[in-house]
Amino acid sequence: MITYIFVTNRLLKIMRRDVFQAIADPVRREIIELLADETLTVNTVAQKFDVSRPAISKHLKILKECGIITINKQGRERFCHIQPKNLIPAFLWIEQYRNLWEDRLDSFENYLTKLQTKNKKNE
Amino acid sequence: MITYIFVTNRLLKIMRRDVFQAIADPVRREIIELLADETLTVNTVAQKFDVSRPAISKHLKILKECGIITINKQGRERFCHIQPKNLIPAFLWIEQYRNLWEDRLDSFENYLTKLQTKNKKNE
DNA sequence: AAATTGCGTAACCGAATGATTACATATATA
DNA sequence: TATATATGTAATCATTCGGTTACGCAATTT
Repeated sequence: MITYIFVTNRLLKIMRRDVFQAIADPVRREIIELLADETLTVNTVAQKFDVSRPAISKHLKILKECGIITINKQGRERFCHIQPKNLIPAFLWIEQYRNLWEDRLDSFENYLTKLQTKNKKNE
Repeated sequence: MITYIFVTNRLLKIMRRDVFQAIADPVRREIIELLADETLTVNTVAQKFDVSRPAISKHLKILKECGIITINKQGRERFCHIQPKNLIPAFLWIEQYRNLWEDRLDSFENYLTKLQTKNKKNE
């Protein structure tokens, strides 16, 4: 959803939906997965799900609004293209904790190794 | 996400929260950021936000339910620890598109390089 | 020209979400 | 023991979400 506000005589466009919200829904994640492989029309996407076409239309609108896909008109069909670079912000946010979980896994492995060494000594 | 399961002839509604939902909310993301740096009590977390303590309590409960934090009782205080490895599924999901966006960025760079070369030839 | 197709959107609905206030309970302190 | 503190939770509320059906419109087919 896009909102417009006035700030000191200027019309500002506010993106209330972000990529985190976009990928929160499992249907939208599946749509992203589909479009990562190939460009599809709105109907083709809709046919791959149990929900109605308007429901898919809404999901596509949300994905479009936060830049994850673009929709190109061609005749009466709309082709949905993925714009993978707009997943980068979400990726970077999670990635900042990568060292954290890798450290913890390391220390867990160390713990296991020590445990095994200890057990061997006791044999 | 809602799941239904049958347990002894009874249809049970299961609210399975996943990590994507957990990080969809900006307050919860901020909480994660705080706890990545240090372990904090529930009250200490709440004091860093404008919303009420019960609201933070709920957010913490959600984070706990999907394994991103653990809460340890110590006296009358509860200490919240981050469990960063439970962010890995979300990380992996996004990361599978990494080559996709890197390819696109590459081809964009190539395009720019070619453009520059072309321009140089024309000089 | 008439019918079909592809798609967006409005109107509506039930459930989920995120917030609040009020209260309960366990622990620490005076 | 009485009070203060840390926290969880129930009740409630407005808003958002994800779905549906019904409809409209432009483009293609017949």
